Amino acid sequence: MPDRFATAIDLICFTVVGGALAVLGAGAGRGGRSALPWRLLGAGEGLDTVAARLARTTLGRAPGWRTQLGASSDTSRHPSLAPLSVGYVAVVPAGTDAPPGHLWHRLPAAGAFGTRQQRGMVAAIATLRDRMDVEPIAFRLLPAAFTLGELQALYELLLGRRLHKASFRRALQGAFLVEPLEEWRTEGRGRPAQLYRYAPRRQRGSRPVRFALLA
Amino acid sequence: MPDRFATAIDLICFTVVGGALAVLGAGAGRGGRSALPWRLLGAGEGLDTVAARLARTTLGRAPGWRTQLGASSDTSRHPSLAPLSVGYVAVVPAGTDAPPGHLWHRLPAAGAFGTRQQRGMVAAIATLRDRMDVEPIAFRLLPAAFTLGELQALYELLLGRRLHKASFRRALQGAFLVEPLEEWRTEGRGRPAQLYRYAPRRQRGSRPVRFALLA
DNA sequence: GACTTTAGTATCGTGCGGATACTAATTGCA
DNA sequence: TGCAATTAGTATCCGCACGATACTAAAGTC
Repeated sequence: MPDRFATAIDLICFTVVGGALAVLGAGAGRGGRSALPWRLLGAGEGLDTVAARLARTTLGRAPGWRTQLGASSDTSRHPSLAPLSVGYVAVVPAGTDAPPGHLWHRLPAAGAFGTRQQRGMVAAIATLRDRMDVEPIAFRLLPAAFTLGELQALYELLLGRRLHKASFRRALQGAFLVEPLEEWRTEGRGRPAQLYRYAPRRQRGSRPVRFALLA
Repeated sequence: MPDRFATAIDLICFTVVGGALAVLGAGAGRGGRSALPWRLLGAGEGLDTVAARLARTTLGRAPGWRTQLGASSDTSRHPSLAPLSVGYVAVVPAGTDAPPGHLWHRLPAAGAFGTRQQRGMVAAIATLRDRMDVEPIAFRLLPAAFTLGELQALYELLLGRRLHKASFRRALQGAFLVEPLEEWRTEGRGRPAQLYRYAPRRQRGSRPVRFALLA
C-alpha cells in the first residue's frame, strides 16, 4: 500500500495595474496577509481540468492564458496542509476587477504573501518572460484594443528592461501579429495613438521575431 | 478528509548513442515493451530529493543535469497505477553504459514505449532544446573532453537543424564557454581535431550568445 | 607524391538592430 | 492665436553579427 498525498492546485494569476504586474490574492483585508487561491484535487479529476475550473470560478471568467508551472512538495506548510502542490500561472487583461473576497497585489508584494508563495511568483514571472516570445501572453494581459505604446510598455515590464521603440515596431511588423484598427485614443496631451488588435497571421515571409532579444 | 493520491516520479534520462538521442528504458529484453524508470513518492520525501535518488540509484551515478518537467494526472494508466506522476528529465554523457536491466533506446523509439511515455519524451526534448542556450545541457551530454565538431553535431541534434560551422565557432568563442586542451584526436582520416573542455568564465564582455538562433 | 577527407580560418557582402533625428498631432498656456 | 511641450510614429544612417565562400592545415589512402 503506497503512501498517498493530498494535493493542492495553486493559482498564480497576474494582471497589470497602473503599469505594474499584480497578482491575485484571496481573502486579504487591509494590510493583512494574503494567500494564493487554491483548491484540493479530488478523486478522478485531471490537473488541468481542476486548474481551469479553479481559475474560472475564482475569476468569474476564463483567464486569457494559463499553463502549469510544476509540482512542489511543501516542506514548509501549504495553507491547505497538503504536502503536494501543483502551481498554475494565468493572466487576465488589465482592467479586470478583482472578484469579491480577492485583491490585486501590485508587485513587489513584499508583505502580503509568504516567502514560499513569493518564490512561486518569481518562477511564474520567469515562465511568462520565457514564453512570451512564442505564446500570446502579452496580448492576453492587454484589452482587446491597445496602443503599441502599451504593448511595448508591457514587454518592458515583463522583460525588466527598456526596449527601442523603432526596433520594437519593426520587429512587430515583421512578425505579423497585430492589425491596426480605424480608431485612435488620446491620452491627455500628445498625439493620439492608434489602436491595434491581436490578429496573428502566420504566413509566408512572417519571420519569427524574438522580442526578448531587442534592446 | 481530502482525497489522497499515490504519486510516482518518472525519470526520462537521455544520452547520445551513435549520433542520435537515446532514452533509458527499464526491464526491456529484445523487442519487448520498455518503461521509464519510476519510483513512488514516500511520506516526508521531497520531490527533487526522490528524483535525484531515483536517478542516482538507477544510473549508478548522478546525472550530469536534471530538472523537473511537470506533473500530470494519468487518466491513462501509469505502470505504478499511481494517478499522479511527476516527470524529471536528466542527461548523462555519451558513452555511459546502460545499467543492468536497462537499455538505451535510440529515438525515435516508436515501438518500445507507450504513447503516454512517448509524449513525455517529446516534452522532455522540447525542454532540453529550450534551455540548452542558458544551461550547460549540451556539455553534460558529452564527455569531459570533446571536439568542437562533436559539440556542434550535438547542438544540431537537439535543435533539429544544421548549423553554420564558422558562425557556431564565432558564437562559441564570444560566449567564453570552452577552453582548448593541449590534446588532439584523430578520427580515421582527415586532420585531427583539437579537444576542448567546458570551462565557462562569465566575464566582462562575454556577450550571451543564443546558439539556437544560428543558422 | 597526388588525391581525399576532415579541421579550422579569413574575407566579404548583406541585412538587422540601435542611434539619431525628423515629422505629426494633440494639449496647455501666454 | 500662436508657441512650447508632449506623445506618436517614421526615416535615415551606420556598425556589426551572421552566412557564404573560399581558403589553409594536417592527416589518411592509393
